[in-house]
Amino acid sequence: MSGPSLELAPLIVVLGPTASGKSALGIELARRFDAEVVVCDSTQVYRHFDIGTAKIPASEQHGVPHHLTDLVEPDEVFTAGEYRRRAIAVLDDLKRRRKLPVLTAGTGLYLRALLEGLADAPERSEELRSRLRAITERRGPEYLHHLLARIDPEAAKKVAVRDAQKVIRAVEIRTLARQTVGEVHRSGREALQGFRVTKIGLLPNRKALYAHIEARTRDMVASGWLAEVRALVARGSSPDAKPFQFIGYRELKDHLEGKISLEEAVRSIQQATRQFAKRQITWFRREPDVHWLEGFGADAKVIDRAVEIVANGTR
RNA sequence: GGACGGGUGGGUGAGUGGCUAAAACCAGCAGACUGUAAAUCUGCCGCUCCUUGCGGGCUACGAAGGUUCGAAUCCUUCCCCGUCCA
Repeated sequence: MSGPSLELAPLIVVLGPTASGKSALGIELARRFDAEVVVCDSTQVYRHFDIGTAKIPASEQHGVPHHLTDLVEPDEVFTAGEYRRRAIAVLDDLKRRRKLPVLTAGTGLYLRALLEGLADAPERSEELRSRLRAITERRGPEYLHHLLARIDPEAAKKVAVRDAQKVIRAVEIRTLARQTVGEVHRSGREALQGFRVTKIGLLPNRKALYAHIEARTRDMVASGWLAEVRALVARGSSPDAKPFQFIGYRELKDHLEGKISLEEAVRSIQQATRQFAKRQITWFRREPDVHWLEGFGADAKVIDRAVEIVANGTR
């Protein structure tokens, strides 16, 4: 097997916290380099959840194709592994068509799953999980952690006792794989093949970012977010479907149910978004080989600098 | 004017004589995170000093006095706030 597909193709990654201007920069770069945007965002994969997930409407895409949004219905469960598979397919297609991919990444786990791969661990098993969740509810998270300590002490040491979500996943891996989590992880992960990655990180000044988050939240509400949520509820998707837990959707749903005022909802959305941005920053700080740019993706200076970096990366 | 109830750290709010720099929760800050990740979890969170120790000093529970070996907790006066009666 040989051929052009084995050559390394450039891949541009634009990463950063929410509201840092990844989409704007992505589109700008795509226009200048004849590229297409590949979204790496765990919320934009859900159809019908548009305004609050900050999807770029077609009218603002400037003709740049956007991939990996609107993949599943609200009731479906989507995972990092699924993202990885779909992203690889899209990237291979772009490579074949000799288009430059510009990946706009807000979900650190999905980005890492794509670039570094995931261990060959078992996928979620809803039956096992519901049993484990029942145990946790009945006997407390400590109980399941004790169980994990017995069947996989190494994994137990790495997971906080009260982190039920991660304890459940560890037990799930250990049970289904019939190996310890450590063994599964040490068996290696398959990194993305065939691309030369250039990463650009957006890191606006914290205060400015927070101010932008607050303004953007108000804009989203002003442009019909509440009506979108009302329509989603009316369409009858299960109210505990995953996307209703996304920041904003849960608060606006509470408001529609009369639990909180719109003003309270907006304030708590802004707060949750700031906290989320901080977590993203913490995650991305550990991302290797990032060209960090201090500012928003829409800033002219940032764009100029990014263009230089991309030009170097695609040379 | 009278009768009660209450004033606690950025917020809510426990605490009725020592175990209290003061529970818990929130906010804030920092961090972790290989299949729910916009999720989940962890640490710190009055000021200050150093030989970083279950270390020392200082300040702190509306204000000022007092009782006590010891007070956020008891007493007195005063100042606020809420409810009710006039």
